[in-house]
Amino acid sequence: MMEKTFEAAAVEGRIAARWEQEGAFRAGRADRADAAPFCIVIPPPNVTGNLHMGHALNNTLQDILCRYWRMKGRDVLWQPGTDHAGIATQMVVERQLMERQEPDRRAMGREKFVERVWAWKAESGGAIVAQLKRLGASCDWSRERFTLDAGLSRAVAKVFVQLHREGLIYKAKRLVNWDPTFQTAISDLEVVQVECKGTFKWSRGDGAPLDETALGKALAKDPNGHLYYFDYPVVDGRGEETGEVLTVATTRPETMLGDSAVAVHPDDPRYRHLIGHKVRLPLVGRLMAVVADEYSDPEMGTGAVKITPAHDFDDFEVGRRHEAEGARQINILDAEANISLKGNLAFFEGLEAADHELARLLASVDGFDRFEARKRIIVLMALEGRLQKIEPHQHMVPHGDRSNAVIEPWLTDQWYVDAKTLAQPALAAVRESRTRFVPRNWEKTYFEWLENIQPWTISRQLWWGHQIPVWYAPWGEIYVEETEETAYARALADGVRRGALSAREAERLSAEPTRLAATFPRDPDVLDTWFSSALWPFSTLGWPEATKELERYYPTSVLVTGFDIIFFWVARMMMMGLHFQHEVPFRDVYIHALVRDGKGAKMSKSKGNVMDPLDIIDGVTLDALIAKRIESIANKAEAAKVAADTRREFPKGIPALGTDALRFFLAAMAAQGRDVKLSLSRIEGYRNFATKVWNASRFAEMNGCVRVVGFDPDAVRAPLNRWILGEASKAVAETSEAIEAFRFNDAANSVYRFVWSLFCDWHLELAKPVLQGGAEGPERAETQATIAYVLDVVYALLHPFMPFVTEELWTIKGEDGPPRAGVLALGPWPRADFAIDRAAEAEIGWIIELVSEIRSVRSEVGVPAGAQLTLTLVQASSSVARIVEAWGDTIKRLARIVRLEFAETPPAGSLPIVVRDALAALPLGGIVDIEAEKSRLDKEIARERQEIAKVDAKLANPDFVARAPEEIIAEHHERREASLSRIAKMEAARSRLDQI
RNA sequence: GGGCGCUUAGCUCAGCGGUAGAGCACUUCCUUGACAUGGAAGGGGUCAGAGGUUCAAUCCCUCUAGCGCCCACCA
Repeated sequence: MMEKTFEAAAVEGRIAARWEQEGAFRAGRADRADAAPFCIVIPPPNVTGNLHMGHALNNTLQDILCRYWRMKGRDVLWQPGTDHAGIATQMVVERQLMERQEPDRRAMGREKFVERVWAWKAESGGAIVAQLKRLGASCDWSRERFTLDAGLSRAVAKVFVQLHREGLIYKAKRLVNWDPTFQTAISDLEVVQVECKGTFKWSRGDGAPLDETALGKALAKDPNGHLYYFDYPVVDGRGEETGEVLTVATTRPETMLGDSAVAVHPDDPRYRHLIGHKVRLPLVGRLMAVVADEYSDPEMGTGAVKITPAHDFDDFEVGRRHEAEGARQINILDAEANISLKGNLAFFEGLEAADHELARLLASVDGFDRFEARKRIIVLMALEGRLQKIEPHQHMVPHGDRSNAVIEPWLTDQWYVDAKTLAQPALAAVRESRTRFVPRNWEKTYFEWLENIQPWTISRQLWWGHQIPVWYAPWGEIYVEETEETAYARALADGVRRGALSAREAERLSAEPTRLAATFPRDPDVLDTWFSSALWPFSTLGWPEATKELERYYPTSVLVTGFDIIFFWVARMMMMGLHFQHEVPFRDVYIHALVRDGKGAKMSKSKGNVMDPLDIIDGVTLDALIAKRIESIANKAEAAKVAADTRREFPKGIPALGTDALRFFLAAMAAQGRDVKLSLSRIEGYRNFATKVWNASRFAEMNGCVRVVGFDPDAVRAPLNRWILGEASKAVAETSEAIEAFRFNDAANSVYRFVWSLFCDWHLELAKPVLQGGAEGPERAETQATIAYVLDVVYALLHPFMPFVTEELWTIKGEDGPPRAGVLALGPWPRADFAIDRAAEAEIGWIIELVSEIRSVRSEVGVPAGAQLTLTLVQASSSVARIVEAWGDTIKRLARIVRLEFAETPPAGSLPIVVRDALAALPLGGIVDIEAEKSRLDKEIARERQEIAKVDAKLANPDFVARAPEEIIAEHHERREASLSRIAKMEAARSRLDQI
């Protein structure tokens, strides 16, 4: 005897173990050797990661696809794995060192630190994988990969070396986005623009001196968001100030130390006379040219812009154009400090005014953080009388996406990928639809980015990651090799050939690893995490080995991911896949949206509105939920607010709703192009759906609905059974089609409707008299067998969405009837090819309408639920009579009728029931409120009349009749006739009521 | 400044050229032998606004308003 409800918590683990034991998710199963492959590579979550709603959505959708195709008989490989996530992971471990008050990574040294990270990974890096398993993700877990695995690392090295030899990877000294917190370069994509606007105001014209304390406070609050106007004095040919000043505006006063020119627009009448003249840089004293450059926008600031090539991307370009006029890169940054002159004036080398006074001034900004230096420069400028005014100014300030620190453009040596060259095949592949985006409109975003792509900065000044395979020799040569051994060998041989080393020296060196390493130091940088991710579709399949997996599963079938990583990941996989495999990495890219909180806000820890998928699955108490949410909120007032909001939103915490309900919710809400807003009530609704399926199965069990050997759905006779098999067929077709087109919500809804609204609400209800009416017979046996069969269809159809409850039910049902082996997860997918029996459809449809109509009349007119009613069929046609005879018991039971009669005229005082062409009557005389019935009829009649008016208006339109397709016109006529006949019947009844 | 998307029932969202749908919430009724995590019935929508195309527009086009996201180097 089955339990009354499905207990997800008790079952999920057991079911997962069965799949595992069965090897159900293994790719390349022997029984599928001849099957077509279907492959998805998982977007590898960070090893540091914790399952969030985005993962839940992403993996549910992938799992639906994998389970569907697996049931359809394909050889499915869902390739799992995790990403080493350079910055994120290094951060976690560094923080851990700090918390435990252990020496920091610098003190620890590179080797020990990296060891430490590996230890951390071994200990707690697998959490995310366990969490994915909880979701039911049917990955081939035996093939799990990690981006820093030996194999994948080899792939990375090989790719680096080859691209370098092809000139597609190079080292260059350029401005990069420097993250001062992590002390590393980052790529353009890791920079986010944040709008800043300050409030501080000051003007020299007011006469008040600059209040240093107020300035300090304002800057502490809003370090950015101000525009500062500086006066740069114009000098004549002899270096004498002419008395004229050129005013420049800047948001970054501290960079003025690195100014090397001022640019004005060539056509700007205000400044044309100054072009070619010089100005003196205050504080520093350096003379700089006023250059003409169209970059300068007369509308912006003062129209004259200071040029600081080493600290601004635009200025860098301007500097290049005007190098001859003295615009050069003057680096004021130091890698160790954010801004630091470190007491040496090396960078002023050759400058005109490096006198003692200057040294004193500069010493006052030396070694300070950028924002402190900024303040000091402002004050110095004010003291010199060169600060004209300060205004609040709204502008975008670049921040590191992980550190949230203000990014500093900084001139350094870094490694770059020539993305522009690699982008061309990636663009062509999508233009030619060799890879298609779903929804299609993301292609535009993809094109836009790739068409304007910049060189990709791939070196990171971190320790956790793939170290760049480049070795430097004392003679200036570099050796780019896949392994240390080959690099040293080549370096030594080359050294000998060049005469830099004697053969004997080379031999001695090669025997001493320490000296070797010291002589040919390896590039200390590691590669951007996304560099290895870009290889994921083929590195996980064994490349650079020519494995059979690579042969079989590449290109993969589809990639499922969020729009936020189209640039980071999708585009780069396209580039690398095409370059190294000469074939796209995936045929389709399905892009899904974001999961938001109930109000539509983006979930974030700092907002305290995140929802842990496992809390929905397993349930969580209010207190635990609050504790989790306020954990990372430092501000007490804010934490209290989050707690109060949470208490209001989830007064009782969250009940355990199970994985299946969460998954079904995510699928049902995954309409293309729209974000998913979390709705607990909706998830509860789907938990109820699982219960419904459970209870339908329980009903089957209680009514002897056991699977029958050799049950042939095509041989079924009873209209009721033929009807539901036809409907099942339609549902299977709809669901399959929707899944294959990535319309997950349509697929989910189609299953939902079939199971609940058709099978449970009608088929099982209509079958009750047969099952429970007492008479054994072929019809009962057939109905029992059909129900058992349809339930199997239901389990299969629903399995991709709700794998646990369906696998459990399938197993339970396997205990009776013909034995079956294996697991539901391996299929088969149900048939969708039963003939639709129109006659059965009409018959069942009529019964459904009749019962609904009777119920409706009863309810609206207020017939007491227990009233014993007779239904009279008026002038019944022979076919109506036959159907009514056949379904008498059912009608009685479902519509609560005690007697069925036939008559030529409706009994006095009866209420009409109009079903298609048939008229029935409920003789209610005394029991009913006549006035209520009159108004019900009036309402019905009015509704029909309105309908007719609409149809008539169309039919009266000659253009409509002339131009609309015939079947549309015919349909309108039919509708009109049907309405007229209903009106006639109801009006007749209405007039009879009037006589009472 | 470019690009993309959204605006449909109280809420959250489907639909998308030919009779407006779902879940939740709401109202009324029902503890009948699958299921109260249930059943039955019902109320509720000028499909943001204005034009246009069409025999026909919630759906296609244009504009307007509001909201959101992405990209962009503007002092």
